Amino acid sequence: MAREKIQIRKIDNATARQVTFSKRRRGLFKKAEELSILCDAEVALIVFSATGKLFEFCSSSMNDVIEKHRIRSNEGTSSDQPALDFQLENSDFARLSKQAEESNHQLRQLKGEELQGLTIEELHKLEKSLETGLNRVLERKGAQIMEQIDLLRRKGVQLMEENIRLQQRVIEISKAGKQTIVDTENVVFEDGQSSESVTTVAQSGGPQDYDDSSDTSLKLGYAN
Amino acid sequence: MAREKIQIRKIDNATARQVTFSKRRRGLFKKAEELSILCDAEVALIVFSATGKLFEFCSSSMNDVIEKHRIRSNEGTSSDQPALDFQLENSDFARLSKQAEESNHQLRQLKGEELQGLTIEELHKLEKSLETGLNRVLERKGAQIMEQIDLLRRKGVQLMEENIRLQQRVIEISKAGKQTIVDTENVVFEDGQSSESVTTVAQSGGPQDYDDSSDTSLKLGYAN
DNA sequence: ATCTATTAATAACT
DNA sequence: TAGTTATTAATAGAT
Repeated sequence: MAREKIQIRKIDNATARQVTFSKRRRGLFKKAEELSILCDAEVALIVFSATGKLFEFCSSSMNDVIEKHRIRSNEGTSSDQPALDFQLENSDFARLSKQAEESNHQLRQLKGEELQGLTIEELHKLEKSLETGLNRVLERKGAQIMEQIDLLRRKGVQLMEENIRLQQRVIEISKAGKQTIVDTENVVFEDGQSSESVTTVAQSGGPQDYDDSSDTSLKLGYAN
Repeated sequence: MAREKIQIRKIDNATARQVTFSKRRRGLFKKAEELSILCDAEVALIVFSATGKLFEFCSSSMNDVIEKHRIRSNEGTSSDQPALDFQLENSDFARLSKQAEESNHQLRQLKGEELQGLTIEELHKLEKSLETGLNRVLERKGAQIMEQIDLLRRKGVQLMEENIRLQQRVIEISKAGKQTIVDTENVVFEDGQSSESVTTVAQSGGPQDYDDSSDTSLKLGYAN
């Protein structure tokens, strides 16, 4: 419902994510309230932002609804729940442990391990998931590479311009300085540069960030 | 959002109210889930219909969120909340938690999410890992498919053999039984089978496991 | 349940 | 953080 359709997955950009959180949260709370009024329903909504901030709405009393929910959940379960806090802490650990194990299992399956016992259908799903992931990674890598190439191009242009300036200067100096070779040489030595590196000398307001171009080319070495 | 704008107050007509409840409830739950995914938020939603039916959604664990909410509500009320810090510093829990988080991060990266900030080299490694996984999954799927095909072939052979036996028997019976049609018919009726299903009748020591061949063909439907 | 005319929500932009 | 706007999504009423 916007300028562009978006995929429902975690928004990468933190700022955009925060903005969307604010907007959609408001929308969600509004709809929760509307449902409770229009349809005479009891609605409780609790939201914790990624930063841990709490937002809540309840058409009646939050405690009431939670209590009602608890009773309903335990219906059919065992008798009582004496050490509530203890149980919760305990179950936290157990759940986390279980979840971690499940994650690792999934991870290994995505790496092509522990596939025994999977049906063709399950293997097919795994395949699709891997293809999707691979495509996204390739997309991202492509973008990164284009970015790096663009950076290199722009640096190349800068260097060429700088070269032209330097060449002109060399010409000027050779023309005007046939009689003042000694002075020119002094200047060069003051800069602590040998004549071989003349093309990369950052003389007069040139770019200051040549260094990371080597880094860039290193990264590009992995692209294929 | 409809043919006509409505006022947000209890819908008089009970039927219309029920219909709207169903529709809007679905919408609300969808939006709750979207918010949790898009913005990495923890969302818990509990709805009791006017008739007392419970509907709930939680992006993580309902008990978790309710407990977190309870703690937050009491915050500032009673004494302290060292339990949280203690829990977090508790070595086992912390380590497990960290490890789980890392696993989930890797998992999301393998699914092509959270790729921002990765260098080309890192993306390349991810790509290779995905390719390896994909190849292994494909290999395994291929093996499974061949296995299923082989199974189907063998069942086909069994069925054909059975068919031949049955045909021979039919011929025998028709030949020898021209004078005893009544007897033959009696036999057929004893089996409770109509003549149309004669080719699939499991008569005399034939295979007993025809049923799962349909399952097999279903699974094969996913192969491509 | 399914179909649309219409309203509401919202993604990108400012 | 708060508007604006072009689009998409939700949905009220009808079938």
